[in-house]
Amino acid sequence: MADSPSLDPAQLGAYFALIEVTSLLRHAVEQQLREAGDLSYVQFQLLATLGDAPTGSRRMTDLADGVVYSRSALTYQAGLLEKSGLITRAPDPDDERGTMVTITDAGRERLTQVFPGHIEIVKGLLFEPLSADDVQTLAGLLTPVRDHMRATPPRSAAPRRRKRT
Amino acid sequence: MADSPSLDPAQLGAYFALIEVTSLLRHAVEQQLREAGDLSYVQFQLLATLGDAPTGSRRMTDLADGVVYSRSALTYQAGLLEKSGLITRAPDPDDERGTMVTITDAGRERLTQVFPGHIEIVKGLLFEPLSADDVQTLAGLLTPVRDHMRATPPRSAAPRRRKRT
DNA sequence: GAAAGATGCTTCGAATTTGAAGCACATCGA
DNA sequence: TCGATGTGCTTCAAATTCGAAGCATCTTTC
Repeated sequence: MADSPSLDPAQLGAYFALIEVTSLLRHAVEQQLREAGDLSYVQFQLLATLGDAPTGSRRMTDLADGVVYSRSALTYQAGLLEKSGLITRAPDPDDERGTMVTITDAGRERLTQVFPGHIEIVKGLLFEPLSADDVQTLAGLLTPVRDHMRATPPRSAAPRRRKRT
Repeated sequence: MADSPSLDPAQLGAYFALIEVTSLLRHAVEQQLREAGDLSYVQFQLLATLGDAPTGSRRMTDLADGVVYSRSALTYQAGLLEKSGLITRAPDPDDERGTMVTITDAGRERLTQVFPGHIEIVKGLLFEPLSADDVQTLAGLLTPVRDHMRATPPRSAAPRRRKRT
């Protein structure tokens, strides 16, 4: 039977605060990135992900998964970034189907150009009201959640839907 | 001035986890809402916000701010929701410029229709790895951040582009 | 080793989002 | 009261997003 599930007040508060905080933070960051380096948030995420990779390269799919993005949107953005000279695309030697995306020097430059302001925003908005301990705690809480979400059937597991009889 | 700011590892971890958790959660919820009630996340947020209001009504701008949305996008979505009969729009008696948006019975019905599944997802993904205490802690950390962000120069410090002299 | 099925990416069309510009009403100051 | 400016919402064109369909390349399976 439908046992009408619910969230207790603390859960509701946490959930709403989470959504709201992220939305507000994202808007602020988006604006900063646009002004400081003419980048959208997604573009920044892509560059940052690439810059973080040891080789500076990733496959398209890995990028999309990392950023939680549709593949077609990624193709579009990769096209823009390539046209801007911030990344390059080349077929993956190991798998001719795949495309290896690599950040260019210009891409890294853009990152360093935008980073200080970015961090400024994150610090000023997100971390301002939090102590060092708070931050530790927050990370300690969210990391397991992240891992849990990553482990749980991503989004290809909706086939268990059965029609009601 | 340029003190080359940076984030310590814990801050970085918290920041990334926050972004990632929210993205993943949002994707999952989005899918559920679409299946259960043919609603986008934004539409759900709008309905939920209205349903939460004592009178079931809000002004457009308040809605946009609550959901962190551009006004034009809100106009578009309100148009869709109105056409679906989930809300109504009427001029604000107190301020003829303003538009009062009100949730309809059908809108409330739709909410109750999607709510159980929504909560199910949030519980299963977000709260599964968290104890009751954890949730309390999380809410206790995020709420001040939310308030801080709301207090800090809103999202558009330049609501109306004013000519520089 | 070839057909059948997966997988990785792009292309395509439709829906959505956005900022700028526009319109209507409100408010302020002389 | 009038004119100048501010505010609330909508309209508009352009950019971005997504899912479905299409291609090319692997991987099974017999």
